[in-house]
Amino acid sequence: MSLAQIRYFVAVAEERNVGRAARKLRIAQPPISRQIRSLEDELGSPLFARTPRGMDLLPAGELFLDHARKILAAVELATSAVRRTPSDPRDP
Amino acid sequence: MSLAQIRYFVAVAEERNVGRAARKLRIAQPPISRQIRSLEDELGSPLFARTPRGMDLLPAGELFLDHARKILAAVELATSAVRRTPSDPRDP
DNA sequence: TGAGGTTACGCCTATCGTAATAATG
DNA sequence: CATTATTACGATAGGCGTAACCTCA
Repeated sequence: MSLAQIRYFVAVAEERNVGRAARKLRIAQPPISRQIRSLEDELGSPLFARTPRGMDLLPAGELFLDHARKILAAVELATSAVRRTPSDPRDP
Repeated sequence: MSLAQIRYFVAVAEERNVGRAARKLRIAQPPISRQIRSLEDELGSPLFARTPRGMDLLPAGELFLDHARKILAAVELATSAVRRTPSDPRDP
């Protein structure tokens, strides 16, 4: 599992559509489609139901979405916390 | 920032030594050394003081260690939560 | 047949490991 | 001089984009 996969997943879950998620993230659709499938494989259960209209979150997906947002928030927090605490006061 | 970088960082912080962290993670030292530096570059401040005996956590490193553990715990939790909730009851 | 997701395929970057190099008490 | 971290460098794997393909109402 990678942070990119988690970000792609959240985008698709929010847009309920791979194409819109791709435009939002400014990358092409196939990478997102592949990474979502890879994530599902790793987790051992599908997160979305594929429909002709887009992607519908399954219960497992709803559950993972909650955790995914927490992971990304923790990463943001870690980053900003360290950026606010330089080792050398002259550095920034 | 990647989850691998965070795992490498935690291992070095715990071992206070790149070589021991490498053996623990079963990879070579250089990848760890490089990823730690890359992480420090991205965060904009050093996390360790390099000594001839190993690596000493700086204050920024102590701070980041706390966050890093939370991120990894959140990833573990997300994984196990989904693994316990198969979409298909027959799946396991 | 149209909207959307997926597969195939080639390129390019990132990461690894081995070996050589530097730094320091 | 022994221990530890780093740099150089070649090989490999993983990720992206374009283009072609599939699926379903």
